[in-house]
Amino acid sequence: MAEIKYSEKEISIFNGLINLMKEGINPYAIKVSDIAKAADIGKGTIYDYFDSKEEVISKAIVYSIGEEIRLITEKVRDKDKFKDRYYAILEIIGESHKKKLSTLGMLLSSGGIDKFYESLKDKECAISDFIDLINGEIVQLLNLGIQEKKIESKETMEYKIMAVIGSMHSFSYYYNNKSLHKKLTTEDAKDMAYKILLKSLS
Amino acid sequence: MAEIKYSEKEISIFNGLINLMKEGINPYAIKVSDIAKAADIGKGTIYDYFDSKEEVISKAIVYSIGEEIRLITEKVRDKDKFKDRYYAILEIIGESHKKKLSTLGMLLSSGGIDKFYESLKDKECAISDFIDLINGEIVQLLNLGIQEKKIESKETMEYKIMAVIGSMHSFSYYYNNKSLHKKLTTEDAKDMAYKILLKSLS
Amino acid sequence: MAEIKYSEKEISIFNGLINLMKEGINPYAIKVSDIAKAADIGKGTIYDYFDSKEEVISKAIVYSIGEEIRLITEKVRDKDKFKDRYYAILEIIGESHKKKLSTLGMLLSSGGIDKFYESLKDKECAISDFIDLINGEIVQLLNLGIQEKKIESKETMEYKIMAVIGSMHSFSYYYNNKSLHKKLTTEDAKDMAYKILLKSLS
Amino acid sequence: MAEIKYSEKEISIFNGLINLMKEGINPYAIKVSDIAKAADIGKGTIYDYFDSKEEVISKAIVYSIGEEIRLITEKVRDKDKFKDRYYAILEIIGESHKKKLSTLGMLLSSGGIDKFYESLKDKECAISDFIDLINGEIVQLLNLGIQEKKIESKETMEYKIMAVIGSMHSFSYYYNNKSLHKKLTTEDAKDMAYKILLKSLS
DNA sequence: GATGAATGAGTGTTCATTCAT
DNA sequence: TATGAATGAACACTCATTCAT
Repeated sequence: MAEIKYSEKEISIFNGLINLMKEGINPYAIKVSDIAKAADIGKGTIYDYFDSKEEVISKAIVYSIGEEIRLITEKVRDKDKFKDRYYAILEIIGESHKKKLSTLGMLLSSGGIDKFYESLKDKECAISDFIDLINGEIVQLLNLGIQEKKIESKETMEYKIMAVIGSMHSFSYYYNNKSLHKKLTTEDAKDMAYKILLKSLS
Repeated sequence: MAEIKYSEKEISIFNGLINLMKEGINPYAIKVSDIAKAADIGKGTIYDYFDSKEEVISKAIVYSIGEEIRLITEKVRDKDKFKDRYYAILEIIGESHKKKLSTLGMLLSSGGIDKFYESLKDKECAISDFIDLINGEIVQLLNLGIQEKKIESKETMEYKIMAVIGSMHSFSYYYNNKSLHKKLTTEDAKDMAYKILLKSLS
Repeated sequence: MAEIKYSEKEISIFNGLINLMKEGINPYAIKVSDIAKAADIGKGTIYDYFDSKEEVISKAIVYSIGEEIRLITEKVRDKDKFKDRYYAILEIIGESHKKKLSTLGMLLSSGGIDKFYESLKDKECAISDFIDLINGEIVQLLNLGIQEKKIESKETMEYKIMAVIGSMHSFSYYYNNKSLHKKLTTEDAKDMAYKILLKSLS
Repeated sequence: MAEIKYSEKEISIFNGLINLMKEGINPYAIKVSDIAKAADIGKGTIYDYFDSKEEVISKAIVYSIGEEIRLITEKVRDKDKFKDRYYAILEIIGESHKKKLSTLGMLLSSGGIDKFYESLKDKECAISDFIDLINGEIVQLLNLGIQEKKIESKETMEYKIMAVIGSMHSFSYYYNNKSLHKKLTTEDAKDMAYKILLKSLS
């Protein structure tokens, strides 16, 4: 994955913007002056580092996904038990639902991020790299499970990845429609997703 | 579900706009003049039927989801075998990926439509109705499966719904990342999703 | 000469702008809002008729030159005596010095209009047409003089045109530096220019 | 004429800017950063020597005219024959047409420089001085001609100056519309201007 | 003294909305 | 009822000017 290096100033612009997006503001509704205010700099300074508003937003999203994935990877690698690691992932999915900008959610989502950010100027170089990273993490998770004999290895890798993604989504769906499932705790939902995973990989 | 009745003119405005969105144009980038052109009417006429651009877009999306669900329900009810009906749903998911505006995909997606369309003025009255409709269809599907003894009924309804949603998403994920899975045909992916479903409900 | 037809609204925009320029405001310093105010219309309306500020200014200048030449031609053709017609031209030159935007002066000037309005988008189609019109008028003036035996016809046409232009400029120079020639009246200056013309064509 | 002394740095800023203007760039379109780049210094340095962009441009133009006149005077004083000196002046007029910024041309032109550079902050002290210098040179030229008996001295000085200016403009007009007079060489045009001068002063 | 990163007032341009026809 | 010409508020972007280094 081509590592893009950004200057400190660029990163502080990104972070301001990402915070705005996490507040749930539609990226297309954000004004340049908002971005400047969020980064606590002058409007003109933005244009010393980027060519257009579009470019700031595109690059900020790509940067944000990269950071989020870095964070997830870090948090998850701590866990060396299959179940712990899976639950850690569900934990992160749950947390990212609380934020408005869930890049992980978007990547996993049925539409994919590209449906909504087709205008991303640099997506060509970035999005599929991210997918690869996510897939790599899933493969490692599966290997743990196989070592621990929690799951079978007989199915193809495609099947196994699909099963993981599916189970994660089932949790996500619960989380997203919490109001419809008031009897269910988050822990219940995690257990159910885990059960789905184990059974589909048994 | 409160049925909202629209005039013929309103519907033709919706259809023009929906076509634009299916072409993948970001709804926030669509101009009133585009909507008018797509509906082949004057710009002013739109304001005879709606109060603002926001309102047209909001209502068009809600209308579009309703139509799509109506279509799905129709197509799916034909099938009275569990497997056929499930495959029919996957078929529809696949088709809706080809269009740029997949309302079904959005409803199913981890983010949920409300993440992206929070500004929807009328969502309060509509989105949760749609979720109920989808859940109702899933329950019917599950009942078919139980009758045919393809799946067990011992788990809770929540678990079963989550399993269905999860398996559908695993297919969706394959479809969305087709380029990464060139060896897999769409039929393979359907078979795998079905296997995941059966095993998680065994 | 390719006649370009403008709508009434376009002409009223031109006239507002030309008035501004006649007040001596540097065209490049004029703001779109000034143009709109001068034409007594909204700022946005300008963009219904032109693509950019640059375009409005360019086209207004070309239009203005055309109008001024039309006016001159009209005024001068009344006079059917050589001397009267020449004095009428000097009269117009004098008047155009009072206005700040003398397109005639610019065309005649040593730099030519193109030095200052190189950015004129349509100059290719217009400026040389204007030069031709001016030359045509000069030829007619010369023919009158020859018929009346006021001037000789022995020299080449180039020489004769140069002599006319030169004498006109000598008047113009006087007019432009009036403050240095306080003893001289405008009539004196006209007489002197006429004398220069007659002698150089004798 | 009050001689204004400029520091070396100021002069190097002027020269950079004058080069830009000679390339035909509209002075009003030149940016401070362009001026800095042309002078190969930092943007801030300009403000150590001048108070505003306007001031740099104004003073550069005045400086440039002064330099140009100094140059002309120098070149012309070599020639001690009437005809040679007149032809030398035409030569300089021709050369200055090749450059885009002809300050001489502007001074001579019907509009006068003040039409275009009314904003010149220091014009009050400079332009009329330049006119005086030019007039002085013309008077010297005329004296040469009278001494050599090439021209008569009976007319008033105003008449004689007007005749010289006129003849110079007739050459300038040829030069400016060269494309219309393809049969004419520059030498022909000079000869014609000289003939006009002699006849109008005979 | 010299610099150029940072600023924000200012301006060109867009486009949702209105309203006379 | 339907229209689209007209509007002006709003916003992206520029660039003269400043000032910390």
